[in-house]
Amino acid sequence: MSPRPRRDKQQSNLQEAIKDTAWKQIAETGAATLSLRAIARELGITAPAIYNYFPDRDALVTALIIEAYTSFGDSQLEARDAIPAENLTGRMLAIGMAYRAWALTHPQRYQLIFGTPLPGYVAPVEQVLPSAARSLSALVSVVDEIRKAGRLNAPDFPEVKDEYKFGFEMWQKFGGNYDLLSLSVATLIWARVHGLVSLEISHNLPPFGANGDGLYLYEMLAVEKQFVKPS
Amino acid sequence: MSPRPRRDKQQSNLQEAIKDTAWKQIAETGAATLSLRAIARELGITAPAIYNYFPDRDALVTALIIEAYTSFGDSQLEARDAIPAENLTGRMLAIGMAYRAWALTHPQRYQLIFGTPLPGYVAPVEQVLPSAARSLSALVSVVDEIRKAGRLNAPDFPEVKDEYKFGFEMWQKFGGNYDLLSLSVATLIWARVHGLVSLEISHNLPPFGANGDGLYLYEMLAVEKQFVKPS
DNA sequence: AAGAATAAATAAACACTGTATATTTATGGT
DNA sequence: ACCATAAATATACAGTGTTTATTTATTCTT
Repeated sequence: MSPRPRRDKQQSNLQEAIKDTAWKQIAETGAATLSLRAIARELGITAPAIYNYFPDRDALVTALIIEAYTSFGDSQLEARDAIPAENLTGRMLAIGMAYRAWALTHPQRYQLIFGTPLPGYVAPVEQVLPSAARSLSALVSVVDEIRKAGRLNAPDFPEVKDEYKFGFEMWQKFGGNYDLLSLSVATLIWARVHGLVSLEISHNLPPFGANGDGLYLYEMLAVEKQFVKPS
Repeated sequence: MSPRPRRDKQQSNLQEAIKDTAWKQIAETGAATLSLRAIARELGITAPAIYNYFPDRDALVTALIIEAYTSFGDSQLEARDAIPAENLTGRMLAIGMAYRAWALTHPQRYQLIFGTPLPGYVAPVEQVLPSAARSLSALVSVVDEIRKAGRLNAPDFPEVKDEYKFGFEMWQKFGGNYDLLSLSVATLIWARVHGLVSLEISHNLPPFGANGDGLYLYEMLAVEKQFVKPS
């Protein structure tokens, strides 16, 4: 009648091994060809054994997405903190550059997060939101510092409709509880960065765009010019 | 020894029927669940019969992408031509609005074009380029008119590196042979529009972004402010 | 008109996939 | 030592894209 306590995770860390193998295969052949059976094969176990650690394939993918978001967020926060806190535009630029650098270094992870590389999979927002909000918080925090310094230039920025306030508060909860305007402006900046990077990664930029460095830097400086008043 | 001429296409247009059924299923359950066997089932034929019309599944997908690009391009060109040719900023705004409208009306088609919703599929650029270039040509043409009117404001815009000139010429060939600077600026504008729209479609916009109209219009006006000198 | 040539469909099979069920193995608590 | 249980396996099912061989149907030539 007494249940057997589960085996010490330190010894048999199959859960981690499964994720590691998944990452390895994603890096090799892309997220689209991820296969539970292939993972099991490489680990020398049978496919159904994986179901002891993840209820189904989507759950594994969700775990991978959260890992990717965490790695991405780390990169964003490190980029911010490498620049002195007083240098607000410097921090913003560093975050933007780190964004593209991380995406180009881990294109499969980027597509796993922001694309839909897996048939029928949709990320469960309530599970992913914390790590997603954290990864955006680097940019939001800097925008908010700019705002608090009285240097945020976003006249007539569209307000959040009342019916979306609830969702906003949930986002705020995990994203550092920043000001609503700062959050909105950061979202728009994020969209601009994401637009260029996602097109570059999916090879949908016209050929001259392959000169991604120049175009990207130009865009970053345009963002700064638009949203930050000179000190 | 004499070959039998293939059956009159007007009678047995299975090729079109296959594509139509594919679109129907994409609209119903998304591009990710597209299945040759499901298409065949619905058409009352066997799956291998499809191979008489498309060498493999990827070829069918490529044909669908070209169709989607054509529909998208039509929408872009119609939006432009609905505004008097003298009203350059009006045309630019109309194209931008039509962009989002088409994407929200056909989210699956948009993801089929710009996302990677199918395992392992990569679009063959040489086949897709003509229709892709045509769909961008609406915006490029207006940017070029703005440039010719002396109203294009893009100082220090990054130049195309020599090693990409070849690819650029190929793009130019199908895209209307427009000026290099106009093409480059249009690309950047396209990336901004795509950034917002793709995040909105994939539900990756933070909740306040659900007020997509306001945010999108704000972005369009910012684009105009940045790149077009007042007349 | 008869027969040969060939296009287009089918039938069957292969190698995959995710997943459910039943069964076996191994471990730890009483 | 026994037994409850966790964790693995074996097996099976339904689905996928694709290949091969075979049949059916159509058209051109004689």
